[in-house]
Amino acid sequence: MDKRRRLLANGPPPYGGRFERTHTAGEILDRFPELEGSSVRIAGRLRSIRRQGKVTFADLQDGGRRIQLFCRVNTMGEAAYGLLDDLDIGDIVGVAGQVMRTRTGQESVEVTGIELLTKSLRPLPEKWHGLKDVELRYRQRYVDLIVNPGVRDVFVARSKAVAAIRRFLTERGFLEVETPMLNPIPGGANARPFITHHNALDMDLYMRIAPELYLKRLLVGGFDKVFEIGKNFRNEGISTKHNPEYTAVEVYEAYADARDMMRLTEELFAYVAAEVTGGTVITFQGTRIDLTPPWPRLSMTEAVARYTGVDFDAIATDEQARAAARSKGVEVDKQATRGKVLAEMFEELVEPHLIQPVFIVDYPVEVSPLAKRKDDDPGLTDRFEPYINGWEVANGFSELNDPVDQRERFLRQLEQRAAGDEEAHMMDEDFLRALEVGMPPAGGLGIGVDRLVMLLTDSPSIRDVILFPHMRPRDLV
RNA sequence: GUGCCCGUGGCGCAACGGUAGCGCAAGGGACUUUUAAUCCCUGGGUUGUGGGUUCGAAUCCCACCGGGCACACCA
Repeated sequence: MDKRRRLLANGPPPYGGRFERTHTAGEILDRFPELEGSSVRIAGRLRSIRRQGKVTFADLQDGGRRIQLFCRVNTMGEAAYGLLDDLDIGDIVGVAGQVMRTRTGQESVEVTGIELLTKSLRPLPEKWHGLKDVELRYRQRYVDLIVNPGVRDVFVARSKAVAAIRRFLTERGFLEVETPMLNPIPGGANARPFITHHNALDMDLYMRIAPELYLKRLLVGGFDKVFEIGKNFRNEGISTKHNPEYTAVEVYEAYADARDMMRLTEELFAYVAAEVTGGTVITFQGTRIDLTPPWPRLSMTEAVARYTGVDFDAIATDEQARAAARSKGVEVDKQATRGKVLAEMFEELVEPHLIQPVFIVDYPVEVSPLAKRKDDDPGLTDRFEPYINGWEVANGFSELNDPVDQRERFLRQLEQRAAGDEEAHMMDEDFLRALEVGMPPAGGLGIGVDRLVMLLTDSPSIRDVILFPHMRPRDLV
């Protein structure tokens, strides 16, 4: 702060304006042989300063790259060289100089002029251990991004992944749309919503938990291939795999079904992986995962049989199903139906084994209120979820377009709601009206973008791929 | 929500019942090819908050606040 006062007293304000750059640090480093000897103007943040009397070295960080500055009183003159005394690590400067190598061969810029563009009033964290405190890394992501190498790369990769998803779908003729995040009725998922209030209308609104029901209305309206990338909000616990607001992409295609959506899913994952990592085989926390299509398809019943030895084809009643669950140590509700028990046993006993990509198909109708029933088995739906690394990374199905069946499903959900299930769906009469107008048969798909990015960037926590993860507010010191 | 662990100068760490210390960063000085530059000197902490035990607490106990991990919840 004293320095700030001195700078304000003695010269131009330490918060400059436009600075004409000719190159970035990365460009100079990448094209060094070609640029050696030429004049450049660069800008960035000082990360270290090594003063040696009449010669000073400094490292300038720009766009995640670092280049050395070499300052000599002979080249700069006494007056300009003297300005270096007021510079601190963390300051943002603009530099003019010549690209050169030092005696030791270090790529550098020999400074002829330097200009303080922004004074840093707070010291940066320790220079070779960086910022380790996870809480501070998330709360002060701006500092984390400056001092911890690799953090920046994760978010560059995230941007590439989202761009790749958008390109993949757009090139296949899907139309990107935006639907409301403030919903009078939250739908499209089993989840507890955030509630907010609209003052002018004096009504409560819900933050959306999924865009599904709006996107299906667009199918009714004649948009055959649509997608939306955006945030969903779920009022639930926080964990290494859950953030209250997270990013999903949802895709709908008229006249397609679950099989088409599975092909789309595996191709999309492979495409995005290749765009971000350069290949379709990735390593997550030491485990090799091969995303190359096609991925195997496995029915939930087969999966449970394979990993638990319990054959649901031989189980006819809810009571038998509950007994089977108990025999494997899985607690289920006393009212749980056969389908619910199957899904519970799957989640508890099978999911952790599904490391390599696999599509689990044929979900019980009880846990899939928006999916079309299978023709040959009305107790099951034509639904799939791909699993990778034990995580559910997407969800899709042949969409239920029978308004009468859909109304029945909503009524079942309302019963569950009345029984205390706060995550059960609400009735959405306007959505039913849309189905009554007529929705073409369609396949739908939702992908958790954060989890996809975690896989592609080898990040063990969802908070590593979200710039500003949710934290309890805390008083600043 | 439950369990376990963590909280010491701006940052990274030590001291684990007996005077709170080290490194980086900061301030002053020397130094014309350093890159964890080096050398000399200086300042900075009522140890997350509040209570308790004790002659004495950063250290032991309780509560609260914040965080991490696991579980629960959850597509």
